[in-house]
Amino acid sequence: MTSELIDAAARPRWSAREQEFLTITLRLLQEHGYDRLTVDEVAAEAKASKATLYRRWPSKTDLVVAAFIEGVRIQARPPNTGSLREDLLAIGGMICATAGTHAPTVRAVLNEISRTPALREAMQSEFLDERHALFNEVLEAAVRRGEINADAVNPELWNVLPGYLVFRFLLPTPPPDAETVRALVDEVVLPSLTRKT
Amino acid sequence: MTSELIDAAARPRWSAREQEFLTITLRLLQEHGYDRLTVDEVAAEAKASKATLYRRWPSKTDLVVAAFIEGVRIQARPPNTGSLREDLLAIGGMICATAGTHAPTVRAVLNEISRTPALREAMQSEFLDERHALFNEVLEAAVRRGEINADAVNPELWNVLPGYLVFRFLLPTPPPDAETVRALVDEVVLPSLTRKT
Amino acid sequence: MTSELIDAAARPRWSAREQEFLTITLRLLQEHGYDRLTVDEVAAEAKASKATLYRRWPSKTDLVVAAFIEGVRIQARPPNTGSLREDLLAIGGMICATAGTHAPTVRAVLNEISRTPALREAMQSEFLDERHALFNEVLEAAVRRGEINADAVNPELWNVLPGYLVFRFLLPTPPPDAETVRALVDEVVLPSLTRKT
Amino acid sequence: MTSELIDAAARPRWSAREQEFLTITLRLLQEHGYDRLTVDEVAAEAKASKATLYRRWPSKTDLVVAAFIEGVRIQARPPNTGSLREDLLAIGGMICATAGTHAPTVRAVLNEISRTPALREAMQSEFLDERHALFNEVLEAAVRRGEINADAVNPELWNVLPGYLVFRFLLPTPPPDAETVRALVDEVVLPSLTRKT
DNA sequence: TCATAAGCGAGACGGTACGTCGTGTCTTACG
DNA sequence: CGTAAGACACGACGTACCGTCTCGCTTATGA
Repeated sequence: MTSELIDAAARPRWSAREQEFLTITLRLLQEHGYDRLTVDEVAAEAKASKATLYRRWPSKTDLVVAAFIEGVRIQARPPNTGSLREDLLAIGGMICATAGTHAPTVRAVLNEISRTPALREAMQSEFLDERHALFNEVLEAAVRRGEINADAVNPELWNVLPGYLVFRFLLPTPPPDAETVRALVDEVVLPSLTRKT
Repeated sequence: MTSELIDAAARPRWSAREQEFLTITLRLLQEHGYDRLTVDEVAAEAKASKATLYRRWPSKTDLVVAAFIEGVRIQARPPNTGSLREDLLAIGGMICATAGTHAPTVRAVLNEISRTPALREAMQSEFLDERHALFNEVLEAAVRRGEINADAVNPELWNVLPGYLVFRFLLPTPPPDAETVRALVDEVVLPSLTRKT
Repeated sequence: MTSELIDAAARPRWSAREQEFLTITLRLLQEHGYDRLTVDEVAAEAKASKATLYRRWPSKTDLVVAAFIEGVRIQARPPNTGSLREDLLAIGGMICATAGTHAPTVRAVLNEISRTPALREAMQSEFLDERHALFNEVLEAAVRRGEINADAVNPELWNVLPGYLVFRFLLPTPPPDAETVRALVDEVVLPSLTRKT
Repeated sequence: MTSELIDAAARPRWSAREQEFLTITLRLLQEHGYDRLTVDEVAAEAKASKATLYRRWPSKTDLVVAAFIEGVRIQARPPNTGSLREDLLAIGGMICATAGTHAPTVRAVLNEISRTPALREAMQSEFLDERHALFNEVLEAAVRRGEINADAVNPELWNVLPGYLVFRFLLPTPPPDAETVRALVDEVVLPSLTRKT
């Protein structure tokens, strides 16, 4: 599974020109949000034709989703600090670092996701599965180290940590910070994982 | 605080006609999603003029947000079952019941929220604050009953339960069900609230 | 026929308040033209309700036509200078004096006239007939004085003088002036009326 | 001058597609009048987008004026029958033939003309100047043939014939017919042109 | 002197057209 | 042959205006 991740990350999914399109898309997305982003603007900034963009991504939505997935792909590395608490804090910090800039993108992608099942699957396979695998690694390592009990890990709840953090980023309230992450790890996630079943 | 909530809920924020607009908007939103919803369609279904809608809500976005806020307002009642666990399960069930139908709306509203601060504030004061108050009541009652310790409640993390559930509804994965709620309450929230500090 | 004219002019067709509406309408018409004139603006300037206007004139067009007819009514007096040439020059001067300010109104009224037959009849009976009568008087007086021959007057062509002048006012070319009127009378109308048949 | 006219007429001012737009506009204009004509309808009949129309003519008014100018352009050919009387009768007949169908258009165009100077100039250069040139040719030919005296032609009054006829078409009275034209030529225009100065 | 009605201001309303803008398709010309 | 440039059909947005309507307030009359 690890090798797949590496492969997936290493494989040149997009050419340099395509990367440029996605980068511009991502930037404009963060600046204007989904609705205010226009394909014409992306094309103009890239000095490309709209047809060139549509040849690769059949709709604005596809373009945006691809840009999002590309934008968050890089961070998907297991921290492997040797301690569950440190691993969780590292993951939380990583999420905070990226979700802050990508919040408009995430909002847009979530909004578009309700439309086409294809997009749902793309999101599932290209983003969530990777995250799930990353988390599994961290938790399995903790089990191997004896820090937690294997049956304390509920597969339905693996994403409480990232889920809550992302939720917080989507809200209009002040975004979570390092202290939020610490509290979440120490007062929620670890108590849950180390509870007596 | 309870009286404020009741007042806020009882106060006729919108006239009957306006309520009708919001109801139609909400229904069409659930049916088509944000982008496929057209103001013309809302007007036609309400046998109203577009100008009438735009007089109240200066843009499609404002209309949708108002519809959302109105649509979720009703559920904001503390369950008060006498047991913290039951209260939390009730709240979780409530969220599952409403978030399922409102998921497209929530996605749309979140997406639009990144645009204008005014919208942010509306979301904050008209939606989140009410939820916070509701949660506070439940937790304070539990403290009074001695079920939990007052300092186990971290004010930054009060919304882990609703936050995670909503997050799950936004995802393309299968939505949370009663078992998810139970697991979340028993294996995450309660261990956190009853942990030894 | 003369008495009818006098009666028509003397009869208080409109109350003082209604006159005020018509005056404002006429002014705004000259300022903005027909399309840019809004009933709301007339109502606002008159500090009246739109309903009050619509109670009297069932449509914007009726209001405008009434204003126009009222605006040009006053000038409909035979000059009676004792000389055909002087009479014609007087009429021409009169037309120049009024058509200049009323050009936008005339344009508007003509445009609207193609729509409803009712308006056509109003224009015919309330405006053209009066002008025709005025002209007849002048020409008959000239016949009586022996200046022209009765059969030189073609009833189809009685309005060449006003017609050409009005036409000129409708055009974007510089409007006719006193010299134009003189040339028209001396070089066209009089040669026609005094030609050998 | 003749060559200029021919050039102007031959020059493809509008593409075939644009001509189609103008033709449809002209037809709908004659059917419904200016106000009842909608840009949407023109676009629908032409299976075109509104944006396509607005790209060429920035407003409904511009579209209508262009359609009018195009619609009357074709007829601007000197008759050249060899006799002044026949030439005038031919021109008069031409005007009657076209002004009848174009009356609503002319009314609309005149009405809109009072708005923007640009429109005024377009009307002047693209329509009136051509007519003036045509008339000059006819009259100069008559002078060359010795039918009339050069100084009997007042340049201010060149358009009495078309002006009066158009005026008559604008009125709600029955439109001029062949007999009207004959009377106008024989009893007004020719007496004026052949008078002793 | 008070009440009941008629008229008016203010302005919301349904409807409809305008003019703008964005998406996704398509054509043209260039390298 | 792929691409930049951009025209195009479609359709929604948000605005403006017309003509209708309702709501209060005022005024003018009847008890």
